[in-house]
Amino acid sequence: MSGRFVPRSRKQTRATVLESLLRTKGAFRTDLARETSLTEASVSRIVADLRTEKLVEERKESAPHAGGPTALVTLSNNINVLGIELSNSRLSLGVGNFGGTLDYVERMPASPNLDQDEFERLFSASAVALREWVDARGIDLRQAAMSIPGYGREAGNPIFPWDMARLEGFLGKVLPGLPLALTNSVVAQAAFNRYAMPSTYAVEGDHLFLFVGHGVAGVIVNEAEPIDAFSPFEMGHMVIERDGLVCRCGHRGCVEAYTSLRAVSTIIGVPGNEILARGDRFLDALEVDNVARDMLRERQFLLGLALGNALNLHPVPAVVISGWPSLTPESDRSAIFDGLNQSLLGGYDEGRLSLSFIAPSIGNDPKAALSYAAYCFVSGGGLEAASDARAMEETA
Amino acid sequence: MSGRFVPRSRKQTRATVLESLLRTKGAFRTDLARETSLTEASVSRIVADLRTEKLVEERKESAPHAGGPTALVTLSNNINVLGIELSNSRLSLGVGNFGGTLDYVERMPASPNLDQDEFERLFSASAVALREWVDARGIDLRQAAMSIPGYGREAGNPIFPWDMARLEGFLGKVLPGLPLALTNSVVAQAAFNRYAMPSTYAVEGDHLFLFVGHGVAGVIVNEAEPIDAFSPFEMGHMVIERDGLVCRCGHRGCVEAYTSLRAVSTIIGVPGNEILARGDRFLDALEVDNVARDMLRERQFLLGLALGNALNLHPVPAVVISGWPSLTPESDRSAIFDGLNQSLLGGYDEGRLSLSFIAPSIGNDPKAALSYAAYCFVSGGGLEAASDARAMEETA
DNA sequence: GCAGAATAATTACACAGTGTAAACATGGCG
DNA sequence: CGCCATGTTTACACTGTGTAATTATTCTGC
Repeated sequence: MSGRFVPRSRKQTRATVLESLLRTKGAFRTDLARETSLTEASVSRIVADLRTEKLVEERKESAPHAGGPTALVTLSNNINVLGIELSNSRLSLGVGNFGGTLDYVERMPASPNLDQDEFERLFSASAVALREWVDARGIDLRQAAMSIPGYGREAGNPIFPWDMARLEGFLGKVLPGLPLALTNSVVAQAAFNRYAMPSTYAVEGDHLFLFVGHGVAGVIVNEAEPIDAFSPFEMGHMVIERDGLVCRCGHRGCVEAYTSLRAVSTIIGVPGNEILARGDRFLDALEVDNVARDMLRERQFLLGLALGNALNLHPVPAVVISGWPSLTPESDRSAIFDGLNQSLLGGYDEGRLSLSFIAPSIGNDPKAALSYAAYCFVSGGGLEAASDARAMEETA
Repeated sequence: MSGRFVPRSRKQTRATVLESLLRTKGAFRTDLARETSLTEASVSRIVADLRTEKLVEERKESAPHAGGPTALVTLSNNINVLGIELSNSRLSLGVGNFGGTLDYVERMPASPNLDQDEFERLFSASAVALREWVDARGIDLRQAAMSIPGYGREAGNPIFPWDMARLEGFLGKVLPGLPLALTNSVVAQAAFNRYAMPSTYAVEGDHLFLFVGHGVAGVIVNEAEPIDAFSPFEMGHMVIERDGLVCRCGHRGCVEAYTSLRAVSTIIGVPGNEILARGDRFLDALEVDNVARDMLRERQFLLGLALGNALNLHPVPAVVISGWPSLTPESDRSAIFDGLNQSLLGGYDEGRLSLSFIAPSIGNDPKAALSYAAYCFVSGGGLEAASDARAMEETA
């Protein structure tokens, strides 16, 4: 009841408020105060600050009942961010604002083995065009983010074995003065689902977002800590079958060797990117034989087994799976639950673990990187790089 | 350089300072300021506060050079905490202070199947004796902690399937007004090694403390965040062999089924508690045959495999293993590294992962629970329960 | 012994960010 | 048109911080 003084830094409170706005696409002050655990007085001050900086806007909107809130606070659509997305088939970049629009986009085909020299050549040309577009409209880019499959491993990236220091240096030179964040594609996917597709993504609270694509990786999305909300979760290289199938990582029996898009495409004889492109009911349309179908069930069983193992180590009340398993018929998908039942302590129990499936989003690159860029901007409190750098020094 | 205002709550700063003192067994103010990232001014104020509350003491101790520090700050030995430790073979309780002494101890044999009724009977009697002892000396207990094997799982404790709410209620009644913390035995072990045995425990920075006993479980010890430093890490029920050995959890192929003390004792035909009691070179003394020895190597291989899997999910730069593998000859122990090599991404690399072994501590119960109680007291900032409760309300 | 050097420890001060409570604003309803 | 219910802002007191000046302590060299 007492509610005494609990200090937080200016950057942190601003970040909390902005993240809430990004997630909810606008909120009344009262709701903001509740979501951020601040008093209305504090929200008032922060919103006033943000408004003078033109980071947020207020739109008149009155509630149906007497004395309701008067103005809806939303993020300003004048803030623009840049997203760069690298995938196995193409490189794309785009500019967008917090409204979720993609105002500028360029997509270039790229090989899965795109090397760093080639990337720099490709991107340099694009950057010139981008700069022109931006300058012509007087747009002020505030944050850039690039998502890369396999990014973030200590041991180096097995998919794109690039030199990250060189990449940062290069982008820093080509995009001078623009704060840059690199991240794993899965993290960007999670950000996209959280911020750009809140409707299809009904999960509340802490959960694991697991993406089964070329790799098998996930993110722990921590709703309780609205900022620093994404921590990576590498599941693809858990060995579940000793002396099993060879994986591209060099080991044998990894989850990825069994359940990646590549493994599945071998089973059904369809190129990986086509599976996702066909979307819903990709199995039905294919008339796969029963042998292949049984194998797919088996693979999903293994996925469930590995997921159970992972959840034993890191318990989470909900899991959202995106990727090809979301496209299989529910009767086949049940193999995942069978697998869970053989590893998850106490077995699978609807009350303790909510498991849901969302269709993998395809062809909307670079919206994921864009969402992540928005998150990065917001989690920095929307402060200028200069004051941000000072903040870094403080903690050092 | 600038070092601006970075607010923290009073409780948190106090906790940071106290934890540092608990870990270092006393420090000069200058060192304290460095360790806690506070200015000497702040340390001065906090230490002054703590001293008036008689939580810390200062002992004159001059440095060898001119103008050195004058007084060593240590935790007051007047603060007493209570530790209760339940193991497979006995129930023990003891009172100690921050000096690491165990001033009162009672140990009762208990079966691995000790049920909650019996526990309450046993403990009620002990509590009376304890209360007398405490009252006779005018000792003011500040915190109690009880460690229980298998504690902390959502799905319930498979080893001691007690009702935790009932346990808390019972202890709250028997030990009125005494803050109580329940925890897993492994967490207590980690606290013991961190606070009571800093000499044998040369690991710096974040690491995983893995205990291989009746269960296989660990704790992530986070040195960077001095408070809230222990987060549980359940590895024992990772399924590494489909349709493998039956585990007491009901599943098949769990790590625990292969590498627990129970599994090992079956292999070599010696009761589990005796293995640890024999200590060093338990294999040599036993003259186990080559078949058994190979099996033990195999089991350690599996442990390494599982550990690699776990580290892929949750990378940590160092691992400390305590338990029977610490007692095997180094040539056999190398199987752990072989296992790691088959699962850890990038393989085992001395530069990226430091793996060390410490002997399992045996027969010093309830010192582990005592260490954990000290940690709990300290991480609450040494504040009275009343103000602590208020702090809880704030965050709620 | 005693001045001086070197460092530690304390204190005065300004500042930032908070919550409380009071004042002010807004819109629906009788 | 005034009342009421609620949202929003503002005045104020408070806490914990860092900076910088001040005071304390101990060793060194003579």
